[in-house]
Amino acid sequence: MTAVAVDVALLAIEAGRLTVLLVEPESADLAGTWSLPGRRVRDDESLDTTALRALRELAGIERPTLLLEQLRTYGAPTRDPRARVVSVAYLALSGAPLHPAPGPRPGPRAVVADAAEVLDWPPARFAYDHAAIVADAIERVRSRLEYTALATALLPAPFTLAALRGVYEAVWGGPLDPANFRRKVLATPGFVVPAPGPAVAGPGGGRPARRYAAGGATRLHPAMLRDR
Amino acid sequence: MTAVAVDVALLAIEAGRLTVLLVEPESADLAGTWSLPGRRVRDDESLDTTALRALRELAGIERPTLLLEQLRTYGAPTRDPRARVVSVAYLALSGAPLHPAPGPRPGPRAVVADAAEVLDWPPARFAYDHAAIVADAIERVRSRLEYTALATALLPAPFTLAALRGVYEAVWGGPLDPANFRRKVLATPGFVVPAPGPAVAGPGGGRPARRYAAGGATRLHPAMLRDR
DNA sequence: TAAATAGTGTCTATGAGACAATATCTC
DNA sequence: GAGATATTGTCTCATAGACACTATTTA
Repeated sequence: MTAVAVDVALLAIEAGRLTVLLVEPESADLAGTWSLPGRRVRDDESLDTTALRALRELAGIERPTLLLEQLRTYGAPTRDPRARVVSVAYLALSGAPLHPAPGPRPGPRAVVADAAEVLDWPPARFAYDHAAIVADAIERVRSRLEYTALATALLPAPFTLAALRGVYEAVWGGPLDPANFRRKVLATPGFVVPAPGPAVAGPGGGRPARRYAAGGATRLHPAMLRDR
Repeated sequence: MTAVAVDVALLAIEAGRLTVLLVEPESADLAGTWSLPGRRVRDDESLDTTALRALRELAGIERPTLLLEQLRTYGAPTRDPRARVVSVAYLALSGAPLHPAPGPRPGPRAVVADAAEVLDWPPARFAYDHAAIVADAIERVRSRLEYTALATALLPAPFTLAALRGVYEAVWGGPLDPANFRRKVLATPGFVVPAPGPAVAGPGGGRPARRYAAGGATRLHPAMLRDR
């Protein structure tokens, strides 16, 4: 009988790097691999609810995410060798750095891995087809940064444009020109608004930076396009 | 027990309009509504295979589509009032006009509806949540035309740029400037290549148009962006 | 000939990127 | 003052859209 599950790729930004939460599979014959937190869908549960429950039960995250959206559904007949499981993959994004603490009850071990490194892992280091799900999730969040104001939600207000640029650099994995980044952000209506209060310099000196808060916009026009 | 199904939105271009295939639901208590062709996923079947089978069994389409891709998965607990069914929605695109002929065996009635009109229908005219799936599918094919060379696959080669423009106008639902369209297409490497043979005028006269065939490209750089 | 359609030329606006120059902080 | 970072200015290039204009057919 075909079962339905939800697997969640939970991403966050930590120390200027994009990270992903991985857990040990519960099945003993998958020891040595890593997987995403996942749960079977209960009969009275929506798919989103299952995703939140997986994060709560397996990652100890209570009210997690700035973003929770479906990626796609994986249904190859043999993706789980033990039984037929169709899995709906989700992307979740946390506003705070992740702690590999699996909740109150003793649970499987969890790690927080660097997203760029994980993309280079051989697929066999993951359980099931979770290598593909992780790659999907990373690509999706990179794309979301282009077209939405999601990055402002990842920062505590007020923030500097350098901090906002740091989010883009962490997710996209490369440096951006500060001058051009600034001009693009300020030219996009509703992306950021100036915050009151004085400008503050960073720890290493330099001219103090003005502070901004999230503007009202959700979709960005024009978009913050990556180089192709 | 939760069941898994696949529903397919099959689109085509007919007489300059984007169309979608709808069938009568098999369940008697849904009489008076329209639905998308859908089937339960068999235990040994991939999701793509189920989608193709649904088209074959309910729409009489044997080797259908230029495009078959997943849209998203619908799993609200009460989306089917009779039982819990999680449905993986697919978009399919046919290169030939659709015929509302439900295959060799007697099956439910089918219609070919205009996509733009269907978007204005009240959701209750559809069974289940299929109004949302249809809207998803139309938006997806509009987007695919921006970033891929899909439109050339919809036309028999050789074709004129006016015919190619007709595909874009049908899917996007508005007129495009012939001069600017031409320049954009020819400036996109690999989109089209000149076809041998003479230029031919249309039925209503006018300067004969040169003919082109599909270039090798799949992804378009730069993309054919819609007005926002 | 008129109408229709194909194709070319040109002008303007916008956005992205490179990079120089200036401002103001920490050490 | 030296170094670091923020901010502004300027230049170039690519693309999109509006629209005038020319070319070649059918009726």
